[in-house]
Order: sequence, then structure tokens, then C-alpha cells
Amino acid sequence: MGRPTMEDVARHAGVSRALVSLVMRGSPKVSEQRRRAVLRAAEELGYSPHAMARSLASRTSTVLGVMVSDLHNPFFAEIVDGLDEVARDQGFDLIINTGSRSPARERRALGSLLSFRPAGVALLGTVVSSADIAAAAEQQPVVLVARSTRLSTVDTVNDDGEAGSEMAVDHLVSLGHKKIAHLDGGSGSQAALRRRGYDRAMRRHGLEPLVVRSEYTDTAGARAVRDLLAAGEADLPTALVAANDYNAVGALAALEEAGLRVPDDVSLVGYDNTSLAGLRHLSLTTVDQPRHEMGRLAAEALVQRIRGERTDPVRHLLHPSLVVRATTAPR
Amino acid sequence: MGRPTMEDVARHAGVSRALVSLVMRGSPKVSEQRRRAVLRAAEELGYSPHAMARSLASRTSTVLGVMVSDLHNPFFAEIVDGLDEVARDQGFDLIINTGSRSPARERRALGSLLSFRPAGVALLGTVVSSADIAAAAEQQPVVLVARSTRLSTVDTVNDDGEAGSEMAVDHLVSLGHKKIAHLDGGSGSQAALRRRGYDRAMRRHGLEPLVVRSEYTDTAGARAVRDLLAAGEADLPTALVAANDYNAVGALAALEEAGLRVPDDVSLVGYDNTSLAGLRHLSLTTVDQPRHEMGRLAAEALVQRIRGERTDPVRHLLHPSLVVRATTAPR
DNA sequence: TCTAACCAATAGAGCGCTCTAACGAGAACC
DNA sequence: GGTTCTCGTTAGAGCGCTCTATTGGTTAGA
Repeated sequence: MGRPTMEDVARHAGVSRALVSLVMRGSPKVSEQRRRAVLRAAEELGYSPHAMARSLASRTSTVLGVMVSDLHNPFFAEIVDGLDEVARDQGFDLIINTGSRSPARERRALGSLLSFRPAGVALLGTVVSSADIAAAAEQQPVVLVARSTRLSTVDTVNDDGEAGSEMAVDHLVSLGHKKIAHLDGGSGSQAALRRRGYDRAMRRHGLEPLVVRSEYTDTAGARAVRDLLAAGEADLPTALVAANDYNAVGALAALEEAGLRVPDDVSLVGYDNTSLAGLRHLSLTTVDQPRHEMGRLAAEALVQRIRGERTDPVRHLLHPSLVVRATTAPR
Repeated sequence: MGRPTMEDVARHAGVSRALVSLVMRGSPKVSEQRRRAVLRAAEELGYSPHAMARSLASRTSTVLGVMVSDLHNPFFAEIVDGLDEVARDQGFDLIINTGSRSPARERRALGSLLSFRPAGVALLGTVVSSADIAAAAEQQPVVLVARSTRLSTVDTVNDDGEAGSEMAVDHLVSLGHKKIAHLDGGSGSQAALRRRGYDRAMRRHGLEPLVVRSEYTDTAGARAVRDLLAAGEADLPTALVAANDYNAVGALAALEEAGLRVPDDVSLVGYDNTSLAGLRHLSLTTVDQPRHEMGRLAAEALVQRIRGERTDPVRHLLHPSLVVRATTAPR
């Protein structure tokens, strides 16, 4: 028999379909008596409104589409938390999609998100092409998190990766380190910014930058350290600024493998403050991004645009903060 | 002007709306000439079908609803990967929702998922009440992952937690350990099973079980170990079977804190083989659940029911496997 | 008493699509 | 030449809702 529809409820309650619609939407222009009758009928039939039909008829959507580049990275989970909080608060539902870090596949995933005609779209650390983003932004508000853009039609929420790296360097310098290397994040999102921050801080302190090509994974971090060790045995860095936490964990392993103790022989700083870094066994000094806040801001940016309260793009640049744990020590 | 509709495309191509519909669905009963004309028109107008309208009209859904209890746990990410793979393959889209581990909130989240009238629903490690699940299962197929149930209307996909624990114990016994304690997962999902497997294996080997109450977190693991150390200094276990990987990481930290080396003084086994365990710095011996496969099976179970190929419930019980790394050694 | 003003309630069109039934045109059959 | 088939195409109803306009009934205002 399928699920009951509004029509069924109306018949059961002896009223019109329109009246049921009003009750379901909590309209004040319904008499108490009828309202109760309708609610009882709905209850008895086990009725609940059909979100798609509603959205089709009202030409509005209560859905925010979220595309996450990589569900495996707990970094995004907290951003989603923040998004979720605001969305729920403002009466929106989240539908999440995953992109798998390939532009082609993310393009498809974005298409399927858009086919639901969401009220707004949040892209978390995705790698879809700028053109695809621009096209999407013509249909509904789009906010980019952990990714920057030149597009003037989309909002962005990022942490100040440059400042974050600078903080890491400043911390190490204040501990007396002079030879500080950076394991960079290659082509990963925000990697260039972090590298630039590192560079700038080093020069500011009158120190020579040393960037080792790496990536956002632990294996890459380990490899980078081994390269470093193989290259210049004589004059090794006494401190490392890693691309992110995963990278730092790999570096840590490779250092210990080589008989170097952290932080006694080498100090190490990560980036992101993922749950990983907080594990007591690792206790990684790292740079924290206010992820929850970033999620909140992203949702708010969307809601503002959806409500038509703003048309100018907004560029949130959040302040990272240093979390000092056990992998850094005085020279 | 809003997005173009099928009507617009039809007018632009000089055909009927129905013909456009046929083309969009890839029907073979359309002449090559018209097909091209329609596709060109669609392209020119930037048309793409409206998933909700389609689903409303066809009275079918191509959406699988997924509720994840906790996005922070990377354990679920791989299950989603498996789900995603099969879903994409079979022409379904995933919409993901998060539950936040509170029955009340998960109930709401489930409701909002269902309001999209998905073709099927997968619940990953959720804590919604059995009654809510039963109600949902009346509307469309439901599959439970990492959670068991007595309901005969839903499918389940689980690993054999009992067997997994037994494997851990067997491994330790084969290394010569006799005093093996279990840090249990409290009321967490599947914890009872793992505890039972531990118990059984110990008795099978003629050894005395020793269960320490704990939970699925690293802080709980650390606390459990400290309790253990405080209690029986004289006669400490030489090996530990932890509730899961997170718990094991906490235990590891507490052990090292107390000056005990792993695996030289104490051997340690985790559970889940999360990415955590694989980190070279931890290199945790652990029990692997075939998560990707679990996701695949869950999706397949849904698809089978959706297609009406099966009505009897299916109970997948997957074989875990032991991954030996560096935290276990001969006594 | 009549009209204006309100109120709860409803009829009916329409959102963007699918689907059934029917259409016309040509081919195939006897 | 008429019938039947086939095939590409279309009209039109309808999916479950919302929304605009309208109804009839009551109350207030003059």
C-alpha cells in the first residue's frame, strides 16, 4: 500500500489536503481543533512528509550539500560537526558525499549532489576544477573550506597556513634551534601557504630555509627524513616542521629507526592537531586549526547567501594556534 | 531565470518533453538524429535532470541513506568506501548523515534520512532503538553494520568478534604467554562478543581469564593499565588483549610511562586495524576486520532487497584476521 | 442593514519529471 | 488494397506536495 500521503491524512481527518499541509508546516492559521484532528490522523496512519515532494512544490530546498574530499581524514569530521550544528539550528539537512581526491570522480560526485538541488554547497578540501566550482556557484551558494580560490562568486574558510607555519618556526627558534627543515606537502591543499610561512619566518630570523619535498602521508614523511639523513650526515637539522600530522608521524618513525630520539636529538612539529597528535603515545607538538569553528563559519556563509543577506564574497582566514606537547624541546 | 527544465530543452530541440525524458534515461527507442538534437540542446542550456522530480515521478529512488554513528572514527570511512563502490556501480547515490551516538539525536537524523524516501538504509554502528529500526524497516530495506539485532526484517553485516578475540589469544599463547588480560570495551558495540571470545579461548587453553573493565578510548585504555599496575604488582600479565586500537594506544602509553617496554616486557594486541595501528611509529599487532568488504556486502544486501531478489534476512559474519606487527613478542 | 474586514478552510494549478496509452507513418504480409 | 506490425514520437495524467486565489462564515464599523 505504500506510505500514506497527505491526501490520506486529509481524508482520515475529514479535512482538505491544504489544511494538512498547513498543519505540517506549523502554520498559525489553523484552529486548535482541526490541528489536533490532523495530528491525530497523521499519527494513526504513521504519516511523515515527503521531503522531495515538498521541496519540488515549494521550489525551495532545506538541504545543504557537503562534499568531503576524504572521509578517512578525521580533520574533516570536525568540520562536518561544525557545519552540522549550524545547519540543524537553521533548519537545514546535510547530505554528504565523498569525492575520493580525483578531479574526475569529484566532478561526478558534485554533479550528483547538485542533482538534488541543494540550497547551498560546501566543498571540504576538494580538488574539483575551478571551472566546475564556478559553474556550480551559478546555481546556488558555494563555500570552499581548506581551499582557496580566485573566484569572486564563492566564499572561503581557511586557516592562515602561513601564520601557522610561522608559529611553528618561532616556537622552535625560541627553543634555540637554528637548523630547521620543512617537510612540505607537495601539491596538497594549503601546502604552498605553509611552505611560504616557513620560508618567511626563517628569513625573518636570519636562518637558512631547507625544504624537503614530501606529501601529506606518513610514508612520505618517513621517506623525506631518510632522504635527509642520507644526504647530509654531518650537518643534520635539529628540528623539523612537518607538512601535517600524518607526515610528522612518519617522520617520527624514521627518526627513531635511525636511532635519533625525539625530542632529545630532534624536535618535531606537525600540523592540524588531529586526534592522532593528541594520542598520549605520540604527544605531538602541532598547529591547531579551529576546525569546528571553520565548519560553523562555512555553514553561516551559506545560510547568509541563501537568505539573500549578502552577495559579496567573504574570505574567512582563521588564526591557527600552537599546541605544545612532547615532541619539541630546547636545543 | 532558474535552471532550465526538461520543457526548456524540449522546446529548444523542437521535440516533446517525453522524448527528452527518454534521451535522458538512455532509452534505445530514440532515433540517433533526435538523440543528438536533444543532447545538444541540453548541453547548450546547461541542463541536468532534477533528481527529486525524477524520483517523485517514477516512484522510485536511486538513493541509499547511510547513517554513520561517528564520522571521527576512521573505521567507518572504509565501510563507506565499500558501500560507495557498490552503490555507484549499481546506479545508486549515497546520502550520508551523522548520528552523534545519542539515541534521541540519531532518531531525528534517521527521520530526516527517511524523509528523502531512500531506496534503502544502512546504519553503521548506530545506537538507535530497536523499535525505530523496526519501524524504518517497514518502509524500505535496512542493513545494520557493526551491530547485531534480533529483528528478522533487517540484514546485518558484522565481523566475528568472538573469533577475532580468540585469534588474538591464540597468537599470544603460541608466543608462550600464560597470563593474558583483556581490557574490555564496556557497553560499546560488539564489546560483549570480543569479551566472550577472549574468555572462551583462555579456558580452551586452560588459562585463567582476567578482564579489566575499560572502554573504546585511549584514555580508558591508559586508565585500565594503571589500575592493573596498581592492583597486582607482583603478578602482572605478560600480555594484553585490548578492546580496540584506540584503547590499545592508551594502554601502550601507560605501559611505557610505567617503564615497561612493549613488546619486551608486555605484549599488546589491538582490534580493528585502523590506520592508527598501521602507523610505523605504533606498529600495533591487531585484529583486522575486512571493512571494505563489509561495506560492499551491506550495499549488496540492500540492492538485493530493493530489486526484490531476496526477502529472507541475511546475516553476514565475516572472518577477522590477525595482523602481526611489532607489539607482540615471545615471552 | 449593508459593507468591509477578517478568519479558517479549500479548490485547483503547478513544481519537474515519468509512464501509459495512443498516435501516425512506414514496412510486411496475404 | 486492406490488415497487421513495428517503431519513433507525443499527449496527458499524475507523483506528493505548496501556494495563490477564493470561498463562505463571522464580526466589526458606519
